[in-house]
Amino acid sequence: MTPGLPSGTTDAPDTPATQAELDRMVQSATEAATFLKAISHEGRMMILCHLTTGEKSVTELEELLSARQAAVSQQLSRLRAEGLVAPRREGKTIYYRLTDDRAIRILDTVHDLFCGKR
Amino acid sequence: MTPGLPSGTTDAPDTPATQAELDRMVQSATEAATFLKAISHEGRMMILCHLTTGEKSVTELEELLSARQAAVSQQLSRLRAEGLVAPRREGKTIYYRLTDDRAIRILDTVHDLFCGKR
DNA sequence: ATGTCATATTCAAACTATGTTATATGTCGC
DNA sequence: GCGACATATAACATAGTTTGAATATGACAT
Repeated sequence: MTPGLPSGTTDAPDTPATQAELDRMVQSATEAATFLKAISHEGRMMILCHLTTGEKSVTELEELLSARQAAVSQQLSRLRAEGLVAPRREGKTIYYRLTDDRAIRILDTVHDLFCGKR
Repeated sequence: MTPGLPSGTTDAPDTPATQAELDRMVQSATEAATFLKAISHEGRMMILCHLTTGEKSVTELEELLSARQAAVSQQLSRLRAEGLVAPRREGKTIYYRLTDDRAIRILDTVHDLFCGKR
């Protein structure tokens, strides 16, 4: 077992890590992980992808994903909660759009990595 | 309007989706989601981040994460299973390194998004 | 062989996420 | 108001993930 945190940690080749830096890192890692979790789901990923080409109504998404109403609605609700999408009402139907630039950036990278391959 | 997207079937505003395309999309989304899930965890994210600056032994990682041996080892085992890292034995100690370019790319983007902010 | 260090694995408990069904809300037209 | 439609939420069961404790393995020195 590691005896607490011996300040005498003789650092290795490239371990610039001061405790303060490590703390900030944990912070960022937690944030990033939470964020990525929101995206790491087949259905939500598909929704986000479809939204990159413009607003879609819930019904449209249901069809695009071949998923049930409640499921899609819940997925949207999660994405909304994380601030990744926002709704706009127009009569009975509700249109969703992407609202987070970070999501767009990641999606872009992901698209590059998993959809352009070959 | 209709934000640029290649193929244009002559139907609705932006529903380029043929069934075949949707199928490929589900495929990619599933792959990508699986991949991202492996990364979407505070501990694993930290490990990957630390590895971007070079190989680290398990013990080093334990210290860097202030986490227990078994926990770190399990996180590594998950990352190994997904092919994101690989071990190299040197006597009693085992050094891990990043092995997946896609992971590196995503990490890079994530770093940009969550660690550069001010 | 034995002891010890570094790491991995197993297993069960605790927790988290998901889909489903049923029900609720909000909007429209009559 | 009522009925129909679009969407949201609740409640639940199921499935999957994470953790801790204990135990196992592998390498090295004696």
